[in-house]
Amino acid sequence: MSNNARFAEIAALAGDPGRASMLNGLMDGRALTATELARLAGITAQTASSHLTKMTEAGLLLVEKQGRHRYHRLASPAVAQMIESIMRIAAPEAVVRQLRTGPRDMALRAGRTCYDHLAGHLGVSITDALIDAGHIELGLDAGEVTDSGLALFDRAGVDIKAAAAKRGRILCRPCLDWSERRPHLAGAIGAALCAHCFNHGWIRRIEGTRAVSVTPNGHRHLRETFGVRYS
Amino acid sequence: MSNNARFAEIAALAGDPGRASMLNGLMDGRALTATELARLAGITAQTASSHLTKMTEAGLLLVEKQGRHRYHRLASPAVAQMIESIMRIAAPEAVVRQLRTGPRDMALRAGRTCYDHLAGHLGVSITDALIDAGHIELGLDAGEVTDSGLALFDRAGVDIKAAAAKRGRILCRPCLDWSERRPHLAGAIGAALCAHCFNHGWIRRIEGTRAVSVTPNGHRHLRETFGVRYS
DNA sequence: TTGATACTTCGACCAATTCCGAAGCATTCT
DNA sequence: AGAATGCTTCGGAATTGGTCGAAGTATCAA
Repeated sequence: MSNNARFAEIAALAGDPGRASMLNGLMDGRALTATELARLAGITAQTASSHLTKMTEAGLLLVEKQGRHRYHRLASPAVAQMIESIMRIAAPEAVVRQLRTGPRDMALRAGRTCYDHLAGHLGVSITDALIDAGHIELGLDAGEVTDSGLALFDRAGVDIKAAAAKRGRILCRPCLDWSERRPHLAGAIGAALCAHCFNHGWIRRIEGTRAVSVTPNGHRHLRETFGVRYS
Repeated sequence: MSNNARFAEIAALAGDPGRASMLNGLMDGRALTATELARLAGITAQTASSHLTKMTEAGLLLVEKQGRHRYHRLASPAVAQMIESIMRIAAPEAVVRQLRTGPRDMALRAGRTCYDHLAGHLGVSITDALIDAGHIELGLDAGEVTDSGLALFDRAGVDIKAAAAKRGRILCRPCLDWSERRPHLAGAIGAALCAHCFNHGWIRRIEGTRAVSVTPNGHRHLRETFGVRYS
């Protein structure tokens, strides 16, 4: 198969409404069963099975058998980045027609996980607060954690040692938010921060979606520790 | 239209072999006429016209009328990044079946432009040389130009001032190469370096493709100035 | 063993989409 | 003006591909 045909094949897989729903449902990095994904996409189990087989064979998904369940998840962070990059192109229109967005969409805009880090209004707010306080610097191409940021993360107990392994300098990745149209903190640092928030009960996943809500406790800590003015 | 439907629509547009050919043909950032794109995709002008209309309406392409020609180009760097991210998922299979790759594919693997910067064996070789000499540092998430790199680019006449505007530090973006499976230099610095190579006749575009070849003059300068061992 | 759940395979139907020939419009060349 | 080029629109044929009912396999629970 030619290179171009492979390209079209991959894009076409993401180009079906049902499969698109499933892929987006897997964007939080969790592994879901075929039935869960079918319900999520609003299709029957047979149809979902067919879709999942195709996506798995094409290398978009990995499947793990566990008893009578089959857990599906994105095959790699690269797949998540592909989905995010498509979302970024697809979003502008949605922003213009914001009137039509339902409550579920609103929750996603307020806060969500983007595979392994935080996005939406929440993600951008945290990022803004870190920038304003001089804890990180973020350009279009890349970003960096400053010495004060390093101290802050250390004090707060966010484990960014793994990301620091390379050299002295801690670099991080900006990710353009499709709902806010502004960059938020991604990469290893973003992932560590997101994990920290979940582990300490600062944020909680809203049942069945990848939207997250901030707990009262989280509100307080985010404000006190990171200076987030989360409106 | 729901957010998910928009997502599927965009992905489906990229998921047709003809349209995929066109998008890849536009990946060098140039603007091509409808007829050129039709020939490139191996379809008739009518069919191409229909495809181009759809992609333009969806915001993937911009069209500029000039006399009786209509020049089409990618609507934004974000679109180029989307295409690149899909390519990254689509590539592994091609690597395995490398036996089947024709001469055109080989040229692309040797060196090509990735929208505005250099990729392929050429792009990776330059990046490796810069890293080895300590001119840049590149992590998975982000990279940075060192002081010695700053001096080198200045001495060589590569204009990276624009990218330096923000703050003192020069950050750069790594881009995972789909053919080499290793990162190469992208972002503003990568674009500036690529432009420099074209402007000085170090590299030349291979007619009708986005593959590039290194001129004898370019070979010498890349070796002497940047220490590239381009095999 | 019996029944229930999770998932897949098969087959047929239906809708969407691609495709090109023919014709039409706009611009440029002679 | 007349002819040629670049591109678009129209209409109908052919194919692809999603969908679900029905039936089949595998696992688990009593």
